Amino acid sequence: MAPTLKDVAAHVGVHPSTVSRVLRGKENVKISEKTHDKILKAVKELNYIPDFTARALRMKKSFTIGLIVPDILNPYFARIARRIEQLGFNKKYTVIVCNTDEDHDKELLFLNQLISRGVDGIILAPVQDSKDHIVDLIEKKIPLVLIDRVFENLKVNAVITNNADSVMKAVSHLVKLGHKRIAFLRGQKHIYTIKNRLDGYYKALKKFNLQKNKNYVVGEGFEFEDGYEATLKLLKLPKLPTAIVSSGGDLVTLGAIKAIMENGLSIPEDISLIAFFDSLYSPYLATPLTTISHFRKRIGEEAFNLLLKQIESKRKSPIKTICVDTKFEIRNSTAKPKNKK
Amino acid sequence: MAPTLKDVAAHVGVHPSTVSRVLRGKENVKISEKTHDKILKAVKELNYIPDFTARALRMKKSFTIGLIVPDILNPYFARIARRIEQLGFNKKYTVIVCNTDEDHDKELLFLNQLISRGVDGIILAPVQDSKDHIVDLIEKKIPLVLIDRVFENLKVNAVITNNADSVMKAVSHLVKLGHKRIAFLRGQKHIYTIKNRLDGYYKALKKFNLQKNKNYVVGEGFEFEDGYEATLKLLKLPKLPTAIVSSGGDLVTLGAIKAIMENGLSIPEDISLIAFFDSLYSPYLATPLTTISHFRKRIGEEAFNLLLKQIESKRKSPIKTICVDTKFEIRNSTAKPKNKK
DNA sequence: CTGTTAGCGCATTCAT
DNA sequence: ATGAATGCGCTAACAG
Repeated sequence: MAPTLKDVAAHVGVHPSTVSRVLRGKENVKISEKTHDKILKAVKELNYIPDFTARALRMKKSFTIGLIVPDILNPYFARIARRIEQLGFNKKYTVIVCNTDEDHDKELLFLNQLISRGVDGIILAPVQDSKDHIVDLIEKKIPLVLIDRVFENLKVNAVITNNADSVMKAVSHLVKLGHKRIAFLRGQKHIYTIKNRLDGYYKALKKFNLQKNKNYVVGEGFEFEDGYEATLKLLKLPKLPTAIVSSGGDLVTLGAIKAIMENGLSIPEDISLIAFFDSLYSPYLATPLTTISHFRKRIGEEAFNLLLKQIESKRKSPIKTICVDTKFEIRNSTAKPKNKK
Repeated sequence: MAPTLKDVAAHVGVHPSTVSRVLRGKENVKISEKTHDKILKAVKELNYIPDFTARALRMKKSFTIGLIVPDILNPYFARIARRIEQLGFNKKYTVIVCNTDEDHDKELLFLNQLISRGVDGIILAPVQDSKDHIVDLIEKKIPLVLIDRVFENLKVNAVITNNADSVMKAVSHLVKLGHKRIAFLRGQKHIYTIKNRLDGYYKALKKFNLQKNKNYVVGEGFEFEDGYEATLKLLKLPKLPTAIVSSGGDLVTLGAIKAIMENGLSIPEDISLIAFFDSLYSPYLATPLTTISHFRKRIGEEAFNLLLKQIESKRKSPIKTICVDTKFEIRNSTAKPKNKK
């Protein structure tokens, strides 16, 4: 059996609470250097490791935070998660990462699991099928920060992105190149980010006086296959778009590229492509991608700090929504449209 | 405050232990249907969530496993981790993922942290600076599975890859194409996988009667920059290699590609490239890569099952090393060498 | 400066 | 079929 405080105490001939005090250091209590040293020596000898579980039970504080994201394989969330773990590590917090696969039931399960484990706070990129459980969470006063996605009419700490503006910038770039038929490759419809990106798209169409075409808005998910299928649909249209804005992230975009290549079309000669894309690979793709990307480390930092402030402040700190800009990088996947009649 | 067993019991007018029994179900104890139903109803009403921390303390079982990898941003480990989490979820285990950044001290810290948290088992891709702490772990009888990297003369459960053979296959492919000057882009020297890959490289040279050239073996790490710098070195050589085998994984390989492109060379016209590469992007790169890739899900599964068997078997199960093959996929980054004198 | 006591929430043994 | 009692390992309030 692993040695306990009691074992250490017995070994030194002192009371367990004394050992506890020495080990925790703090407390405005002086302890004779002699026993102090003896205890530390015994700890080394017995190779004592404190039991976090017992400590968490007693203190009602687990030094654990939960991070719930759709999928850690997505480079966007991966980088954010990594940063949060890093910062957590520095502050002695362990992070438990949960993947929902955009499944609302899983989100619920994970949430309960995390609460059951007594996490000190939760960072959540919610599946947005409903928000009741989030309201519950707030009522339970569990420190919470949403990332990427928020709900209207729900006051909660959050770190988000200026999605609409980002798309405006992208479309604007395409329009300047001369594009008029610009398609929008969507991710899952009801997700906050996607809604906002679509809004940005519509606003841009309006601003530049372009015709709205229902068939130019496609896509229903965040997976490779979703991007592939949706783009195929686009490519079967009688009037092909001359440009695509891919808003579903890395995987969707790769799917789109596959579909385009398989149809014997080239980027950007036949079709321009701008994508929300976060992996490092964009410069090395067949056609280096013009991208909208996130400052993912920054997002992770803001989220973690926001959460930590809530956890550590006795009274509730004011609710904040932090918006992190995107980065627009022009590479080779965008060009003037072909001059065909 | 969150309701406890006691609260539920009081609400029903019954003893806490009875509630506990009902909630856990098992036990060869019958409970009258009436109280049973009353209790379940109260649980719903009070929205009782059991306290895992308390349970873990009492049962000395946390339903948690630790996964320590160098870096979850590496697609190789990301996919493995994801699979382990998935399987864990099915079996009610929570997974705590830790990233060492190939830092031995961090590995030690994480290991202690996990033990302190009372994990039921650990899956570890060790930084291989020493193995003492691993021996400790085994002595503590904490269920353990190594992945990717093992130590000589250390009996421990592990899931590894046939690294040497994979490289043999790769070099063999290059030789058949006519290459004679084949360089080896290494990752960190002292890592098991890398050693084995290098062995495979040397064996292949011998087999095909090619000259060993010390300058053709470069590279010291697993990061993008490592690959970039090392490849630059290669490209400064008076006699350029006509092919490179990149054994350091995705990032290193991207770094190599960048270096090659920046030097105005083309793949595969000027230089062929085979890489250990696990991300989905390989077909869409500027030159679709000929790759050696892993069955990552499979590796995750084997590791998890091996660990679970240890955790759940009362007596220690026999120690096993499982070797998972790699997949060799020929794409466009390998071709005949240029016919220059 | 250190010992005593109590209890976090739960599972479990022993009663009844 | 259920209640009572005990303690997992630790921290914290109170003594002295």
